[in-house]
Amino acid sequence: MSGVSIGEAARVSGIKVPTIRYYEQMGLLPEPPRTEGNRRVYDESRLRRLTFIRHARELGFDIGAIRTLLDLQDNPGQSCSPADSIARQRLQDVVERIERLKALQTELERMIAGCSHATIAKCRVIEVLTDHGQCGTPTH
Amino acid sequence: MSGVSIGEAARVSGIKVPTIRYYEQMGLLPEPPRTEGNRRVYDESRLRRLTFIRHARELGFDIGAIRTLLDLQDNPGQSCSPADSIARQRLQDVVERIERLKALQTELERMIAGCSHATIAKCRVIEVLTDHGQCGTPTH
DNA sequence: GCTTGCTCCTCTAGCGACTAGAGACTGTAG
DNA sequence: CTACAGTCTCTAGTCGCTAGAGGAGCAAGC
Repeated sequence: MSGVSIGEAARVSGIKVPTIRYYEQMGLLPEPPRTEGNRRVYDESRLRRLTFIRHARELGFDIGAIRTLLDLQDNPGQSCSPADSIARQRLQDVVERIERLKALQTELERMIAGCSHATIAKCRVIEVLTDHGQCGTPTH
Repeated sequence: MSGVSIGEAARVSGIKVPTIRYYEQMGLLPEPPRTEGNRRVYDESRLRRLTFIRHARELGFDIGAIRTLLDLQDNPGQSCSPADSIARQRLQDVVERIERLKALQTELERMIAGCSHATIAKCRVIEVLTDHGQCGTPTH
């Protein structure tokens, strides 16, 4: 019966030890068996599940979405359209975020470019924040 | 002596009432005077400060950064280089975030495009999450 | 004067996804 | 045998709010 400790699982999966315990608590990972000394033992399937979770987190899926995706994975006969729709929602969110961040980038660049590096009294950064009418995107 | 209620201040500044109280608690806003009935009264300078805070938050500056920016604003004789550097840091952060989100976008699009809308057993979304070797950016 | 209904007050607790730390135990290498 | 790394559980903290409880102030209508 092979199986590894939580520390080894952390190394393999790239998820920190306390975070693994946290995922267990959140119900993403079934409670693993323990050694006589009460230590968690992770088998291959658990390690795969951990890796799945890490990838999903890296793609920005939240715990709820991951729970659903894992449930789907556990029942492979079902239609994949829920998984598809979760991924699409996530994509839309990412696209929107990029849009917003690009607008911020533009505004920050304008702010910084206008700064003459003198005193605060003349600082463009402070000025723009004080009087937003001076900013490039008056929509917000 | 003109001055407005917290509700009016919220309307004018675009910051919600509890959030204004929260900012006061966090030390971004000096404690305003009160009416006999113990209600906060906001004058012009406080309203301007609130607007400053809102703009800064919209640009993604965190509370600590805003505290510094406000301190600088309160002492306009100083060099503006700390303000400049806060803004530059923020810009760098935004640029990095955009980069990461774009990579996510690409990967999510690939995932979704590959999905044949059949069952989970054949779902590309689940597959990619399970076996990350299939993903386009093997760097993470 | 009295009621209705809105705004305001303080205080505490919750969100999400961890992270940090305390204090105790286990397991292993020298 | 001792040192020390790893693990255990539990609680509390992070950030920037947000929600709710339970109470008080205040203006308008009757």
